[in-house]
Amino acid sequence: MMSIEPFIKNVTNKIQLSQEDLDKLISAFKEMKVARKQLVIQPGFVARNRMYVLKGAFRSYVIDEKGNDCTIQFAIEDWWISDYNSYIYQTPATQFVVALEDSVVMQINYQDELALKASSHGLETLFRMMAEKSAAFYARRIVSNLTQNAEQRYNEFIEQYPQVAQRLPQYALASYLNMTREFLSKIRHDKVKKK
Amino acid sequence: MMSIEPFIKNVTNKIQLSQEDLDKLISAFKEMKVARKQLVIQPGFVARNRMYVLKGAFRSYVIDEKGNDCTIQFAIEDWWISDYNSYIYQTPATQFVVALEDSVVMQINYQDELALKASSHGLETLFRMMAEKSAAFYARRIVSNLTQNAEQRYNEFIEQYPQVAQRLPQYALASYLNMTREFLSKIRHDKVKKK
DNA sequence: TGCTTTTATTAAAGTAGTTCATTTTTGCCG
DNA sequence: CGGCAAAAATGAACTACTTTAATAAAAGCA
Repeated sequence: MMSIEPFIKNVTNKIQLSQEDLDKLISAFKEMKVARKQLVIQPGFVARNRMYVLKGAFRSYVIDEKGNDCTIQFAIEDWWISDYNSYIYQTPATQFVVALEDSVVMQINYQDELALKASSHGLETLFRMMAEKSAAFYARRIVSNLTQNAEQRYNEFIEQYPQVAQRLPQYALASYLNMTREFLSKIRHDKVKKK
Repeated sequence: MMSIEPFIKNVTNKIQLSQEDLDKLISAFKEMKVARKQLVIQPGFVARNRMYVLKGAFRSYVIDEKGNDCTIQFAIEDWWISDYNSYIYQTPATQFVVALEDSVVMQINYQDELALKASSHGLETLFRMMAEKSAAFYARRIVSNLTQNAEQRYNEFIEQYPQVAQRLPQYALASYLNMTREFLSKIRHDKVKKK
């Protein structure tokens, strides 16, 4: 068993829960090991779980009609991941979620989450804050995509998430930033030359 | 005064509130008229309010460093609008929100919303569901931007929001779809010819 | 440790979408 | 209703990014 301290910090940084609520929350989450390359969510199957990453790294992506691999999201330690639409609305997933490394997650299933939210105002608040944070994060990404070119998006990512960037295959970062792996390679090459 | 029936429906379709909660909610919102071209949120000022559109149409946008006008969101009747990051975190806005037509909104300010959420589990649930819906909506837009080309994004919008598309200036729709007004014009031209 | 597969680099040719400049159409306000 | 400013259309030149293809480097695993 891993230490779940980071998980508790993640929660208590958002809101101060009663001991009872915290205990309920913790016991609703199950620890799970995930091997590298293992899928935890697949298109066509409802995303039953929301996952908190204790250790490792994940990537969610879709395959578009031309067969391109498009990265939706990354998650390393202390991040949350699922297929948002599939989980929230309990509809078939459209995304893959795959482990990039051997990982350990804490996961909760939708029914248990519903019960937690219904049972306690404080836990409802916690999930409200998590949803707001997700929405705000996605909104910033949309603005970034509308206002910046490929090189600027790359620079922004490197600056904001240097530790994430280092652990990712470059093709995954390229597809997250909405460009080809070849073009990202060129951007990096040009950047070295400028120095 | 306009009928606030649509507002009540919007809320009660999400969750069944007690009469007391519903009354509290309604009295926290203020009706406001907004003239065409009037700004309700501006960069540099904290977005104090979250708005529900009773009548009219709004657009939120930013100006990027090249001076391009980039549309973040539209809102017509029965939609919500604000600068999401600015409102949720009460930080200076980066977006403009402007009325495209003479409009009427119901607005709540951040402090009152906080008080509502704190005072009632049911109201907390309501705002949690709104945040989840926003996040899910943004997530779909990100996927759409990653996986579709300009023409596909246009077709998708027309299909999903035909009534919205008709009320918007075309340059605003173009900038929402991440393309130039000229290119949108070409797409529409080509589409007519195909028939 | 070496072999195989995956990932990254490079460069040339191609294209989706932009830019710029002009003309036409629309719709708002007096 | 008529005049004017804003919006839409058009087309030609341009460019940011993609595609294709071939090579090099790195990483996983037997």
